[in-house]
Amino acid sequence: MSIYDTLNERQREAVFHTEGPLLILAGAGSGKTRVLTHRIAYLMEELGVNPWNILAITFTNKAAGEMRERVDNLIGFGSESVWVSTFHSMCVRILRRHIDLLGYDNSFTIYDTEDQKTLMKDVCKKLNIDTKKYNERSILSAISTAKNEMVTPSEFEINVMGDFGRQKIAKAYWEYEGQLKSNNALDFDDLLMKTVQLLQTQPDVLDYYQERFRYIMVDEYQDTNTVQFKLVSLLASKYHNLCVVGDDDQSIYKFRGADIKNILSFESTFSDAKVIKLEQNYRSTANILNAANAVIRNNRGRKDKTLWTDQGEGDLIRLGQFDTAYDEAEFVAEDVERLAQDGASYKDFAVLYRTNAQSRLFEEQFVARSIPYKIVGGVNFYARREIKDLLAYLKTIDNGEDDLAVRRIINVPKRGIGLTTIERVQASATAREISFYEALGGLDLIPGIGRASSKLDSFVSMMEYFKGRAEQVSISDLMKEIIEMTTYLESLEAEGEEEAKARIENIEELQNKIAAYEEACADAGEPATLSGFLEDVALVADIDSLDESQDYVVLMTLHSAKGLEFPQVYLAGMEDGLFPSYRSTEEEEELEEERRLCYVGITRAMKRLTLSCARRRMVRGEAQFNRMSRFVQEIPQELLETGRGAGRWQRAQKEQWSSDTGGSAGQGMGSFGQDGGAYEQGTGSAYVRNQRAAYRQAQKDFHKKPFQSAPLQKGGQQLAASKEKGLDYIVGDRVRHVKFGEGTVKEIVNGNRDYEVTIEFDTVGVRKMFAAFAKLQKL
DNA sequence: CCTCCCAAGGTTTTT
DNA sequence: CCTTGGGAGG
Repeated sequence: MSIYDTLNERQREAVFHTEGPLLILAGAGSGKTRVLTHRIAYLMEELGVNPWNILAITFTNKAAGEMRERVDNLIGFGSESVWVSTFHSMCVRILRRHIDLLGYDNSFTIYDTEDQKTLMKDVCKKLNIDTKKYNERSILSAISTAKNEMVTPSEFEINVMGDFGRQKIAKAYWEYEGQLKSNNALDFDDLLMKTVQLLQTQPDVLDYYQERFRYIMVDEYQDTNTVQFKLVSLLASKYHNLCVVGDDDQSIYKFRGADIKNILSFESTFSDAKVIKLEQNYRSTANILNAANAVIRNNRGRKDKTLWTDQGEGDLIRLGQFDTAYDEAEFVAEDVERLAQDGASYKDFAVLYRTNAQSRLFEEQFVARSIPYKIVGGVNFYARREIKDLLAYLKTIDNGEDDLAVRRIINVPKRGIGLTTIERVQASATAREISFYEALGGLDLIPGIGRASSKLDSFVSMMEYFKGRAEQVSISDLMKEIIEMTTYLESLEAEGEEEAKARIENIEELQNKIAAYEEACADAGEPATLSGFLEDVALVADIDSLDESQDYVVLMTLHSAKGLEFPQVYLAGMEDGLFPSYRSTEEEEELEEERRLCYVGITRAMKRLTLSCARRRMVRGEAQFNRMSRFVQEIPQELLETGRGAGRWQRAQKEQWSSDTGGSAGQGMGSFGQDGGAYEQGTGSAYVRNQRAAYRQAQKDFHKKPFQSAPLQKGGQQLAASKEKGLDYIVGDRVRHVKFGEGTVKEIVNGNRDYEVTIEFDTVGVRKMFAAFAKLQKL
């Protein structure tokens, strides 16, 4: 019995069709990952293809890792030599080798969204662009669109002749590109565009990669954009062994430039393409699948296909309309709690929503009930201030031309270097066409720098020291030295205890991540480099942090949920205006994208699906009254269960037209059978208000905790405990410090927030530190 | 040069 | 509602 016997006939056909272009139209849950992994296995094991001649492009790093693992499980060898990666990381790998051919330095840095914004601000300032009229965000998004279409600044300029507003954007695009280049930096879109430019202009490089990637597979093909399409086409144009897998019904990234035409016209683009449809769903019950089919059927212009399953009907889909979003969250949390008590695992549950902002209410409820949970997305770990600060040190060490990074840290922690000084240095650097950091080397050339020069000097010599160290020690050790020499932790103290504590834990987490990176490199037998770590960091997706082995409820946006599955799924906020978003109800095309998103959401569910919505919801501080999502009404009634009896749905439908319940607390439909009445508490009662205040407080405390939702923690309670503990050592005692070793306590000053302790260490001499940070151990 | 306070604006979705 | 940025005062 071979590994291919477990596949169905269609799947097997897809696996065995290895030569020439192949389009696999794979419906949700139809086993496309199985097909891809088996296909890789088949190529290697049966056809003797070298693993390094295979390229598989996935949507996230997480998917890439999983794919590798599954290939290894199938054939037990060689998967590490297969290139499995995302578009972006593949491009970085190529560019690191060859970008010098385009006039960049190979140690370029990657700018994230925040960096882009900072840069664009400078650009607008320089060009006197009124950001009230053209804000940075919209300029950047225009540039991003251009880059996704591979439109260069000069082409852009030509295209917008006669349009005053867009001419401004063209100017900004020019300047922005120039600054990126002089900072030796690339933004996300550049990674793709520059790679294509490289392949288009360097025939030998193109040929090298064409030879290298004889078999190319692209997952989630429906979400590729023009530049990605171009990239794949270039690579595949020699051997034509291009296999793309996708589902036009799951195309949800139009806003990011994804072009659904890439999949719809695959057959005409690649004339000898074979098309295989996978329509048998192995994931969901028939009821769930039928609901999904019913919804997506309302879209026009899709490839015709209908998912089917041989599983039973399963449970009905539950639908609940609540008075407020608060009640909705409460219901979901209680439902999870109850099912968990009945023996379900937390990791069986996912709460999906349209916008990240909706996560808060759920978080409050989960915290209050001590239900372990994990929020995917929202504020990225690497976007946190303390993390960006420390990374900016690494970036500066790695690439001195990155002015943004240098300017970020030159006065962090505070060194008394002010804005005026920074601007003077910048002006001098710009005038002399050198980098900011370079300008710091010739301070006597800068007029008016005066007293600041000694401070600048010591900053430079510190950075030079770090650069030297970077050659000698590991990244972990370098990071440790940076934190110590800059006294970064101590400087956080100024912000208040809880805040600082959370930040310090984040920093510890960063150090863990560095260690993990080094370990991964060691395992792979590659050197751990600063650039390598920084690019890993730049290219992580929120979803990459999801760990299926951990037992927590997962909360995330519908977008993040793509590709995942859960036994129990809650689709929250099923309200017109929220989902579909009010911004997309005007145009049919946009509405269809929202509908696809809904389809993605429904098809995440394996066993049971719960839809919920609220009549009233606070959005940006004001109450919004929404009726039930039109998508809900596209689901046949007989598939739905709405609390008490079938007639209930109609009532819900009626109610939605006159649903300004205001504070009068008409009761929600929040109960499904068994424990009816549990949610009928009026929303206006003092009890509920107090509860709400308590949750809010708990949530606030919680946010002072580290970046992650820290799944197994029990809410905010234990947070306040650590204050005012006092010290267990006195002047004259011998103590031990993690880093500095043993020493004698010389002085303890009782500051208003913390004790400031002076210690004479045996090896490193006298140091002052805050007790809470130093974690000194009495000997 | 730094810190504190108030006003304004922002939320779709993300590599 | 919550965050960010600008301006005034120390």
